[in-house]
Amino acid sequence: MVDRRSGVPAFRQVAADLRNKITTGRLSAGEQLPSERDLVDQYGVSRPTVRDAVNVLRSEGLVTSEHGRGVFVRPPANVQRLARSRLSRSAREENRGAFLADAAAHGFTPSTSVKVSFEAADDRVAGYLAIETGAEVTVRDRVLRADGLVVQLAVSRLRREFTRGTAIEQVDTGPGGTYARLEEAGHRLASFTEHVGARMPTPDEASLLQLAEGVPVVTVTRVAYREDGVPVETNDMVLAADRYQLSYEWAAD
Amino acid sequence: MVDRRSGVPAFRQVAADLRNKITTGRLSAGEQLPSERDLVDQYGVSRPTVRDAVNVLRSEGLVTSEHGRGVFVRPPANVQRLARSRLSRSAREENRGAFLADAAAHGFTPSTSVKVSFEAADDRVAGYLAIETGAEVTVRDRVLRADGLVVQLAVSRLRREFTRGTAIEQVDTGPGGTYARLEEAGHRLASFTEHVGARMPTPDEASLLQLAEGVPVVTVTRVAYREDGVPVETNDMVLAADRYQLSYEWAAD
DNA sequence: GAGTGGTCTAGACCACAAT
DNA sequence: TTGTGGTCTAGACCACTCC
Repeated sequence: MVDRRSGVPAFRQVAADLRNKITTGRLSAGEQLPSERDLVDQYGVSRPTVRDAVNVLRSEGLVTSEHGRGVFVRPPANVQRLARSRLSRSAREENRGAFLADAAAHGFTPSTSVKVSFEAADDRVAGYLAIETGAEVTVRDRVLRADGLVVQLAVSRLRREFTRGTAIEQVDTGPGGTYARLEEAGHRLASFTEHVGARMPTPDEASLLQLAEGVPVVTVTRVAYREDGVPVETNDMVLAADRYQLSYEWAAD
Repeated sequence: MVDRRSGVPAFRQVAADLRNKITTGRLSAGEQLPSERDLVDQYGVSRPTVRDAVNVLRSEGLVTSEHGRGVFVRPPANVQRLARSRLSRSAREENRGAFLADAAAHGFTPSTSVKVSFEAADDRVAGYLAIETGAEVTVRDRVLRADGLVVQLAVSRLRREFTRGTAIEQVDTGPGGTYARLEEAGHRLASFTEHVGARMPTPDEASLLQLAEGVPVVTVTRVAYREDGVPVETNDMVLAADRYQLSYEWAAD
């Protein structure tokens, strides 16, 4: 039962009580919550109020509801670690990129769809690539799948002048991928920078990545630099935050 | 007006239409949406339905509502970059840690609250510190503020045997902070690893960090290693995803 | 005081899952 | 067929902001 004099909205009281039961384990992972009609009786509120409470928990990522079945406590995410700062030349030369290496290591079947196009750089891209806004860039838009499930979206952009006449402008870049073709063209890569953030997904991303409610995406913008410091590629990646963690390591000195 | 035969729920149609107006700029950043009663008339649906639509946009982080004023398009986040992989010894020796360096660089007034305690390591912490579950660890629980506003939560854990008799067990660790005291005690730091993820905040985190609806937190778990590979500290940090981006850089070889 | 969002009710009907 | 969540309505009253 809710306390009507406390000033705290009824749906928040219900949400807090259910959240408490989840975090203390009185409702354990995978377990079904009482039905909405039961909660109506238990707390003495109307069904819309119960639904508001459950919505709070859904957008916190604590529960998922399944139409016709019930509302369930979300099991803790099964998080996979991606070692990022090991994107070294030797590792790159052995395969077509980090994704295929992961596939080999974790035993899933990788597949990708690629769209290649050309566009004018907007301010953000121009800033990363140190070119003028409006300059032509080659865009490789990739959807990465593991065992058929979409696990990552990646949009790579390069100065058009660096890709003309190379396989980078083809759907299949060949062994070693984009970076190998860049180095063959004389753009020896010297360093990488990654900018990591997070936000809620767009509806498109949510459906592509099959995200549950209350699951953010991790965004990674990688920039690859040549030895003379000229940026040659920027890659915007989007990953499901409940499936991936990114790991970086470096020396103390 | 919504299409009642399309099969798409009315509140999703309204949400999609408003989202469209926002992303195409017909409703620009900071601009006020029509009032809920106006939207009721425009779309021919009831107010609860309009509210459901607005709720969708709120949990996507696209709009914020202000009681008594209206619903507004959220301006693009003002994202600050934190250079992570530059946590080198020389940088550390010049100040009390990365946070104070940022304060100096960006001109805000830093302040922190610290609680020191001791606890038994759970499985996760024991794994990071390579100790047995239940072993005693020193816990430094910090709230970091910039100009009085909470910007980061950080919980640092160290094997108790490494902190006994040092200022690490005091609220004020002195110049150079925890890492300086560790090195004085003979634990020369050799490398760092950071594991980066994201999730929706707990209600506590949301109120401490003053997060708007639909804003995730970025979680960073840093582990500091000694030259012999023994982990000496693990630090769990929580940051507002709409205010911070983490930057890592490394050489290609 | 007028307009805004915030909360809440008591229903109704639909869509889906399991039996 | 029964029970579940999903959608939707027509209202009511409250709390806050601004004039």
